[in-house]
Amino acid sequence: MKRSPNITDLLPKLDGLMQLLTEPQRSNMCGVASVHAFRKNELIYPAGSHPTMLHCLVSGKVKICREGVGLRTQIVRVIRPVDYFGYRPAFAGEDYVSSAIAFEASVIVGFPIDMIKSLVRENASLACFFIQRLASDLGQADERTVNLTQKHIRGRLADSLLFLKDSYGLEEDGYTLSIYLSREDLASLSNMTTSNAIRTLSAFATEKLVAVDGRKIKLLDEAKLAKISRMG
Amino acid sequence: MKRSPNITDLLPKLDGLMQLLTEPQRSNMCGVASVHAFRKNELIYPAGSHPTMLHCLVSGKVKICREGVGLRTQIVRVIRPVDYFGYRPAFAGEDYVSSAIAFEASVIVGFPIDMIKSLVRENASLACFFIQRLASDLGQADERTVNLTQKHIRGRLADSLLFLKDSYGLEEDGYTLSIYLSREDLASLSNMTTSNAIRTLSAFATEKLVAVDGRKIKLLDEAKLAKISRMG
DNA sequence: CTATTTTTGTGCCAAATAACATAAAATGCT
DNA sequence: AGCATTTTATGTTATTTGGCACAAAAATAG
Repeated sequence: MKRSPNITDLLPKLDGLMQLLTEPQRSNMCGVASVHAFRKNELIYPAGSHPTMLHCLVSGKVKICREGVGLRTQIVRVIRPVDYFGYRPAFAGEDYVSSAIAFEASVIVGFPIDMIKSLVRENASLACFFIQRLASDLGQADERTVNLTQKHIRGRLADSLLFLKDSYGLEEDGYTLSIYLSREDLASLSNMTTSNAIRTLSAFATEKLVAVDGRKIKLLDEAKLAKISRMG
Repeated sequence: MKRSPNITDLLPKLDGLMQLLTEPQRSNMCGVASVHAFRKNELIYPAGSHPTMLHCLVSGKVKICREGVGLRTQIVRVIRPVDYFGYRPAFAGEDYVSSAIAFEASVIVGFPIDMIKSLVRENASLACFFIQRLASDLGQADERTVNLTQKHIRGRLADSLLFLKDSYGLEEDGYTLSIYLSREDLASLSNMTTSNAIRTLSAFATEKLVAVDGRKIKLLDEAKLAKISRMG
């Protein structure tokens, strides 16, 4: 993690939040914001640590991982630019229960969480900003629970592929997922063993639902994937 | 669902929220609040409907159910007095994705959600009230996902029993869960079939971890249940 | 109080999935 | 380039869990 020099060039990206502040609040925030660059697979914060920052992903891709029984980790959320993350435990009065790890090289702006918390206490618009995000995330989390617990392997993998498309989009060709995941990551997103992720992805390829080239995955038949996802 | 006459006797219960309002806001709220009594198993709101109320459970017990693949329903949250519920989708700009059903006879105070939303926009303390709850619920939801997906049947059932104790407490004897669930509800809380809930609960009884008398469940060895839950 | 429905309990079998073993391929490192 | 490590691939087996059938018990309705 290296400190990147200047925040002023990143300001436009932070507009969504900055616009909600008064002018003095805004300049205050800029003064204390820090910019960090993370390399691929670098740990942004570990589970168990105390939250000190509100993070804003300016560029790159990040995964939020929770580890369950016997070191088996699960990807519970993925972050794309320009998403804010790492604030939930602070608002709930907890320490981090999940870790944040960069999928790929990423730039993150950090704001001291205590300052954010006091701003929220006096700025209802800012508070609404977080309410809206927490409310959506909670809905997604519940849906994810049902998906992971009730669907069979094929349904879960199809679901993950479509989820990745929604989250990170496709490349210019209109087919290739913009994120290149290891089979292991795909497995922890879909709650299955790596073997089964590999096997099932191969099966999808055989059925011409996807085309696989290393970590590059083309979605050839989204409609059918959606159907598989729906049927479990 | 019948309309109960007066809200004034319930006011002390609503203090947690009312204290955050200014005097005019408070009297305004009281004017538009409505009180409803629900019988056992009565539907409070159905999935798919549009949220119109912030609900506050004053007495009784409520389950929030989401139905997944093939009508299989899952209990995603349980509500105890004095909890607020039913507001998440309104803040996320969605319709209800889950239903609320009374476990047992319950009294609920309803506030028009649009009024709550506009209050939240101008009252940062009230906003923080919801932020705090959403943040905790989101943490619980993530933990639940890991529990349900990574633990084996025994672990999940043990988990549910301890969760029910945390949520609704024990009776005066210090052992009996204060909530009497059908085996089917126990199953949808633990994400397993009813047969397996019955089987596994019997196994726990044989092992003297619990004592079962109809729907009455005594927790005889919480430490061991916690261990089973941890190990998966 | 009896008939009907729902809930609970148990056994057996089949399906889904994890675990393990091993090899090939790809990647990173010096 | 060559070696070590990680990732991907595939087959085999064992475990876990769901599905189904049916009986007993309990709750509910008439």
